[in-house]
Amino acid sequence: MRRMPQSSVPHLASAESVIARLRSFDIIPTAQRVEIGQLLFACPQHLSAEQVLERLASAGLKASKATVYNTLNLFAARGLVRQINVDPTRTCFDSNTSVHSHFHNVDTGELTDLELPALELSRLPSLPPGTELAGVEVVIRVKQKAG
Amino acid sequence: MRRMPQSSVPHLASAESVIARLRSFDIIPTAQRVEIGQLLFACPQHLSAEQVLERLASAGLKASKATVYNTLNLFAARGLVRQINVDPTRTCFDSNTSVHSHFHNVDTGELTDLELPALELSRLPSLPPGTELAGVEVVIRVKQKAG
DNA sequence: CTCCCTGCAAATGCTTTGCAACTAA
DNA sequence: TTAGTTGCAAAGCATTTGCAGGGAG
Repeated sequence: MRRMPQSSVPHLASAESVIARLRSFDIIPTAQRVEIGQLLFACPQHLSAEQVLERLASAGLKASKATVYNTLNLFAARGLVRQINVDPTRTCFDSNTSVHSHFHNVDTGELTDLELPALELSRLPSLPPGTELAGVEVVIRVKQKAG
Repeated sequence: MRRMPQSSVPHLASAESVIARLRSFDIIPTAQRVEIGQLLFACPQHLSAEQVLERLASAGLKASKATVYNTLNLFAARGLVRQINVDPTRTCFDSNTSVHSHFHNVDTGELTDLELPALELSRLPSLPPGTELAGVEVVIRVKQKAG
């Protein structure tokens, strides 16, 4: 008999795949980094540091708050995740690093992906002199329809 | 002999124009709100609360930190300014509420306007069911060209 | 009088930092 | 050994909140 993955226990990416990915980004694969990576890279998602901490706990893993912050910042600096600034009260990290946009529901706070690379990359304007492209961020904010 | 405006004393929008604008947005024009409005609406700009406080001081005006925050949040809620979340450590308020994008220089933190409404509004994808558009935010991040 | 605003100070909450203990090569 | 990491607790900081005092009608 087959079972669906239990929602209370987030499924994890394999340790081997995460270790390989960390190595390819020149990051020493410590136990905590691998665990956090297994969580993040299980599927495309946006998580705050607090959420990472919670999910580690429900997966039976553990890392200190400081290490979670250090790790997320390291991953972001190295390009394994993308930092998202939508909610001024907390930073989110997006494990989907492909060029894409987001729907941000300002009523619920929900953030969902919108794969639409064409929108951003076509018609890219000329950049200020002396600069080069570092990234494009598009956030389409929506609100609950009144009714 | 003519003089250029002194950069240490920011020029201000007229009190009358600000009062009229506040009234049209159903905001009671108190002394502090008018002063903050005179500062913000003098020209299109992006200011943090801290910067507003500083510039009020250099203009010889004054308002408490709490009032500056309250006022900026009120203006944003009523649509007189737009809130910008680019730097997770501080919220900025954009006195240019027209549909436009920004260049964000990740090296210097500089934020400059890019009037390019067509990029955002053409080809707008269909929104999640039950939601309506609240705003579109496009940030094109650049970095100092290496070399 | 009444409503609303102001401003000080305290509280809040996310994030960073200092530093000692630890771990792997 | 040695460089690099972890984790606790404390510090840092932008922002919000509680509340007393104050002003406009």
